[in-house]
This record gives sequence, C-alpha cells and structure tokens, in this order.
Amino acid sequence: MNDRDVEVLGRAPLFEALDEEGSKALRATVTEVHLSRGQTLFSEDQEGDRLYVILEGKIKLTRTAPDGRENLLSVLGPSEMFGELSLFDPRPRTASAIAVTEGRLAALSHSDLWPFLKGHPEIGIHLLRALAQRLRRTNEIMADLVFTDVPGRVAKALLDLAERFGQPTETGLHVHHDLTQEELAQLVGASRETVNKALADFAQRGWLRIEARAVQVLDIERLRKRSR
Amino acid sequence: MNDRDVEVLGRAPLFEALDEEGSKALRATVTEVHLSRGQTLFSEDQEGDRLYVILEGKIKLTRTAPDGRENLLSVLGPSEMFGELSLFDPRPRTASAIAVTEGRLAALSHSDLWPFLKGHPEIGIHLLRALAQRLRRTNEIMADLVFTDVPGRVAKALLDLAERFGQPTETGLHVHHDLTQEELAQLVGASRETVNKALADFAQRGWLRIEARAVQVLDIERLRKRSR
DNA sequence: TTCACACTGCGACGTGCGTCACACTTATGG
DNA sequence: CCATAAGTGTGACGCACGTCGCAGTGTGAA
Repeated sequence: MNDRDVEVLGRAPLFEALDEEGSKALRATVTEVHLSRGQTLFSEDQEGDRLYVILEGKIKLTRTAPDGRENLLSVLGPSEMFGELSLFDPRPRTASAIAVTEGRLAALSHSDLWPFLKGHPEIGIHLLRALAQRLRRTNEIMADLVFTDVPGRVAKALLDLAERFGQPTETGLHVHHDLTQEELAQLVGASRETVNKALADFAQRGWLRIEARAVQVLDIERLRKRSR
Repeated sequence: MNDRDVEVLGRAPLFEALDEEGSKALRATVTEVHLSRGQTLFSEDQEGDRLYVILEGKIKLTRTAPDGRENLLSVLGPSEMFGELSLFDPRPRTASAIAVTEGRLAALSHSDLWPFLKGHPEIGIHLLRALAQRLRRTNEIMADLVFTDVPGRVAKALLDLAERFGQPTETGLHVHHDLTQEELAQLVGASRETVNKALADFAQRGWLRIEARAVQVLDIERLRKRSR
C-alpha cells in the first residue's frame, strides 16, 4: 500500500476519527483486493464477514428481484465504504458488489474490526454519522422515485455523479461515470430505452454531450432546473 | 412514568444495551410529551435537538415535496425511536413527525445524550445495529417502488402493519392501523384512488374486510402471495 | 482485420396508474 | 343533534413509461 492509498483510506469514515497511531494499527489488518470490470466481489444472500474501502476504481451495489431484474443501489468511488451493514447487523448480504471499472479495495475482516471498535469508541460516533447520512440520502431517493419523472431522475443522477466524479474542462464538466445506459437505468429505476430518450433529449437541448460511459455537461444550471 | 412505560422504553435500542443502573440514569433525563391525533411534533427543516421514543400511540414520519404532495416514510408504534438522525448528523430535520393517534412520547435531549453516549459506548453498537436494520428495510422498500405494482405494495404494507399492530381474533387478524386511505396511499407511494381500488379488490376476493382505519385480514396467505 | 457481442438509438404499441369528477357515508365539534 | 367537513367508493380519460422490435455503432478477442 503506497502513500496515496493511505491518504484515500484516511478519508473513509472508519479511519477519519483515528489518530496516526490507531490508523496505522488498523491499516496493518487490511488485505488488498484487485478487481477487473464486471467481476463480482460478493453476492446477495452470502454470509459476509468483511467490509471494504475503495482505494481505486468504482463499485456498484445491486439487488436482484426474484424475476431477475436488477436495480442499482449506488455507485461508489475511492474512499467510500461498503459491506458494513453485516458487521453491525449480522445477516446475509442484501446486495451484490460488482466492479464497474478495474480497481483495488482495502478489505477489513469483522474479526479484526470488532475488538478494534471496542478499543476505539470514537469510531462508533463517526460510523453512526455515516449511516445517518446514508439513511437521509436513501430517503431522498425514495421520495424522488415517487414524485419525480424519469427525465428528472436521470438529471439528478447525472448531477450526483458529476459532483462525485466530474472533471472540469474548457468546454464544461466531464463526467466519466463508467456506467452503461442499462446501468444508469437501473440506478434511476427506469427502462434502458426511456433513459436513452431522456439523455438524447438533454443532448438535443445542448445541455450535455453523450460519450461512451460518460457525459460532457455543458449547461449544469438547466440540468439542475430539470431535476427539480 | 409508570412501570409499563419503563418496560416499553426498555425495548428501544437506546435502552436495550443498558443495565438497570444506566437505564435508570438515562430515564431521569426524559421529558414526557403528550400528543393528540393530527398534532405536529416537529416539522421538516427545523433544527432538531431531541430524540423520541414512543410510549403509547402511533406517529407518522412524512416528507413534503416542493409542490405540497406528501409521502409517508414510516408509521411507528410503542418502543420505536425516531428523530435520532440529527443527533448523529447535525442538520435540520428531513421529515415531519405527526401523531396518527393520541399518544405519549419520551423525549431525550441531545445535550443529555451526548455525554451519556460517551460514558456508555455499548449503546453505540446497538444504535449502529438499529440504523443498519433501518437502512436494509429502506433499501427493500426502494426496490418495491421500482419492481412491484401498487396492489402488491398495498399488500406488503398491510402485512407489515399486521405484523406490528395486528391482534388475532376468531375470524382472522385485526389490524387497526389508524391510517386513512390517503395516508396508506402516501405510505406506498400511490394515489388514494388506486389504493382504494386495490383494497376493494382484495375485499372482493375475500382476503380481507375493510373497516374504518383498520382491516380484518381473513386470508393472510393469499395476501402474502400477492405481495411478491 | 474480422467476427461476434455488447451497447446505443429510436419508433410503434399497450397499459398501469394518476387525475378529475361526483356521489355516498361517517366523524366531530359547536 | 345537526351541519359541515373528512373520508370512502367508482367510473371516464389521458399519458408517461414499459415492452417489443430492429437497425446502427462501437469494441475487444482471436
């Protein structure tokens, strides 16, 4: 693990609260995992005894309905944590984790974490905050599913991805989200075709340019307006 | 506060982890609040410095869209806790809390809770578990919004309410949920009319009988099947 | 370079559910 | 106990979006 990895790890809620000493001790328990695009890290219904922090790349969390249709809970990037629910609430995983891009993860096992948590109660507070934020965000998304139409949800998703993964350029904001339109559709809870039409409409209006697994946002204000 | 209240309070995640001594100390900081049907306990966007545990009655948590439409996040009963998100993640409330029935609550202020949390780290673990469970549940509901049709969601909501508030009788399961059809509709993210038609259809098939703010579930198996 | 397969683009069509309209029934508080 | 409001039941209608079908466009493996 290089210096950059240490920095990325340090921004995860799990490490944020720790001083250098504690952080170093926890890092010592980390295993590194390498994934290539499409590879499954864990699947729904499996027992889970690990928690992950992304060092590099992107991961999607998906749920599969009994009939095989999928929906995407979230797309996560560097410094973000997942798989922790089964640490606090020991049950099988309720989502699968699949690599959207090639990447590397830091894996922390429950058996290492438990004693550490007890020895460092300040982490608990940070984790509670992280979960509270997630819960708020999830409630927000639920409300959107009920009240906002598909184009609006697509606009919202793009803005969120732009905020997290966007790179400013001369012409606008380059958002390399690495998602196929199918995945984007699963993320907003709509069909691939409808999402495609919404994107085409936005492009038509000059709000963005569509690229392979990416968009160039040209008029972020219009997009923002459409998302409300 | 009577013995029964103490017992109800003890089943809340906040008290669950405490021994009699700790529990007693925390109870000493509690203020009791009385509400009548329709009364608002707190509103969206307000600063929140309190957390509540229901002693008696039911509370709904609602969100209001900019255009005034509402959606119901959940309906809570005795021993259930709410308003804690702003304790861990200090921001204005993201939902309003309104009494569905007359009832009584135990209110705990953040300023009393913080030092207590630091002195009793075991509570943190229980709270993490409670939040993890809520997050799982919320993800479940989100998936239903995407994949399940309105009658299916109504069936699911009824089964959930039945589990939490149902009373067995000779003829079936009496579920006095105390919700109007309008509220039930907001809970499942549909219009009042559509929910009414779904209920009428279930009643028609003999799966349940509709009563004022309640249903008699007659064939829980059929209902369960329809919910999947 | 070529073949195969994944991804994108787009029109035709059907339908689940929201909206509107209105009648009827049940609470409730003055 | 009556008046008014709140809640329930049901049909007519339209539209957003899902499904289907197919053509065009990468793109990566051999």
